[in-house]
Amino acid sequence: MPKTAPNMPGKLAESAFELFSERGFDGVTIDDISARAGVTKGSCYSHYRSKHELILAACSHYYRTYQRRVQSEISRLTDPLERLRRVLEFSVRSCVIDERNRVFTTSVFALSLQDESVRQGWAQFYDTVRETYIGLVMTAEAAGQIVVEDPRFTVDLMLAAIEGVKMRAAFEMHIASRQEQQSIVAGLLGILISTTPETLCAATGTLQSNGTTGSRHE
Amino acid sequence: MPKTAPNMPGKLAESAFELFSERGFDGVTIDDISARAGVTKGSCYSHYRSKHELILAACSHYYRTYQRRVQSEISRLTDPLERLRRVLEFSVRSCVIDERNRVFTTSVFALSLQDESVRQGWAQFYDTVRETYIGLVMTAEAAGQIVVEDPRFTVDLMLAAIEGVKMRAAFEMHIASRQEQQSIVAGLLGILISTTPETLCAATGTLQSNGTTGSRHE
DNA sequence: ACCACAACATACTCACCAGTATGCTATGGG
DNA sequence: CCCATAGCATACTGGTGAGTATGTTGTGGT
Repeated sequence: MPKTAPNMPGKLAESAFELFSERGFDGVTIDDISARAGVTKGSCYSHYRSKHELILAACSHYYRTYQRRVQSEISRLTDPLERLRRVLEFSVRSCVIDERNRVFTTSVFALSLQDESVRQGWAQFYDTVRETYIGLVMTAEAAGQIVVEDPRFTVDLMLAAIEGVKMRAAFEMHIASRQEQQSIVAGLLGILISTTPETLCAATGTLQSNGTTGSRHE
Repeated sequence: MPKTAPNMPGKLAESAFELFSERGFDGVTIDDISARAGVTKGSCYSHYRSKHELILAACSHYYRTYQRRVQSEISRLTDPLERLRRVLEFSVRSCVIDERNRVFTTSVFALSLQDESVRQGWAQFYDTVRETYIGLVMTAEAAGQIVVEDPRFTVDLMLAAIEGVKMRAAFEMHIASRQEQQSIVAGLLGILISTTPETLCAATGTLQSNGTTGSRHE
């Protein structure tokens, strides 16, 4: 079936991803994407019926690539805590260093607030990432290396922090220093190890003399 | 000087903000904004020279409003830790409940990756927020209510987590429950109180037998 | 009272770009 | 060897929306 170049759909998806990662969805035209893939608009439309389909394809490309990279990052490690740490380091590194990653994920996020199909794809991806982390944490716990009282809650909080670090990195370049990255990884591990809702509610509960929640007005 | 309606620039900025908060920057036209403000495109251009200027005005509107709300939230409180907690609650609440806030900030963030002036405005705003938090934390610490070893680092990490919580909230509605919100606030406080880079480097350093940083290849 | 001008409206231009219509080409099956 | 068709190119349409040109009105200053 391939007449000249093989796997043109994949090539188009990759080109789309690369361009979206530079200028966002609205800053890239079908002509741009087609040109980068070495074809023209007409043939692009013989593979994808709309720009929207191309966006979804670019997202899938990103999700696949990300998970592949994470796996290859830890495939040779066996020590559970080492694996966890390595994944954290990878996340921080890719968040902090790779500006394109930032542009792409931000665009996806912005679009997912408007587009249901994009939202679903991202939600599923995020879920996979979360489960990966939970698995790593629980393995490390089973090995007696760390103590985490509520893995799901704690991992969620840590994932939120990672997401936020990505935001900050766009505005504060100094984060890119190797030392700073290590501090961040250490901080993230600290969230995992020492934070649980129960202990904290207990620890800070002395303050809230009036009931469990502190909001009085509004 | 006002011929018919007073403070039309402000009204336009507010209209712009409201519409941007629903459909993002690209989903809103100058006609839309003008119509909501009760005028037409022509007169809009006699106040703002371009859509870009309107975007900046909408951002300023948001920054101003946000800070005003935070201040009014704690103006009647004197206990330092109570003030800190209240601000955290407000942040989580506005992140989690207010979808528009999410759409707007996400749009701003996406744009700031492309546009220098938008980026600068956001960076300045974020800086103000950070300083506010650092002030709250240090006051609480001076009062002997909490112990935070490295306020700047810790506040940064917690702010990152807040930003990330906003992301998650878009995909997981269950966060909106009052109880979940309290847990998140507790978790954020936990980040402040128990996380410092030094202690954590020390606590987890036993792992890294080879040097201070754990990355071997790459 | 009247003039100057700011605030507003109307009606355009122009560029951009998603999507389409149509035509060309080369490959693989018969 | 030939022809059907997938893969590709070219050239178009149509809608949209930012920005502009120009006309109208009401108000404040004198």
